[in-house]
Amino acid sequence: MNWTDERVEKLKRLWAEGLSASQIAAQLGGVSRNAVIGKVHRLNLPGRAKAGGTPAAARGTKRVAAPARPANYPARVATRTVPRTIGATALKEEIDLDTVQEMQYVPATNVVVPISRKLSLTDLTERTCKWPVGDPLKDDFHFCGVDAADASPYCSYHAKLAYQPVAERRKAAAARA
DNA sequence: CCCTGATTCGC
DNA sequence: GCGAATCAGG
Repeated sequence: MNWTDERVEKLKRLWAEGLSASQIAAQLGGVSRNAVIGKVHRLNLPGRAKAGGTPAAARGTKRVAAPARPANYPARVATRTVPRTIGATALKEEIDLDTVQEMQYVPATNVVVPISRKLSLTDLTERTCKWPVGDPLKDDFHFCGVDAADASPYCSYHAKLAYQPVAERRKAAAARA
């Protein structure tokens, strides 16, 4: 990947916003966090006050773990978790995601997604739908982001796609065997 | 072990 | 200029 003016601008903006190098790398795509850090140096951008510390921008907002990847989705390029998850909340999220993994996942390819707030990974919160949209390797990849009900990791629309009735799954399994 | 940025150095 | 390897730290 090459550092086009556009990508450099995005890098500058995200770095100024306080995103970590790995998060920026994930959003730019096709580069490692090392590449980002290296570029930051070469651009003589101001470094972080102290290494290893939490960036100011990330400290204020509650963030959640990234959703488990559906079986037919390619692996994400870089990081799959976001820092600053609050203790009890993090545990709750993990339980929810485990449940999701046991369910049969319906690919979103042949489905029309009605609305989307087009959130990137770092914009996800506890109450946003974490249904992935598009190819994680491409630039326009995002998450649904519509308000999710209660403890669900998905909005009501995507929850219906994610969770299939047990009877349905039994039928599918039987047909396969 | 997860993560963070910083630096070095072969390419 | 680029970025992987490495370092130093939380």
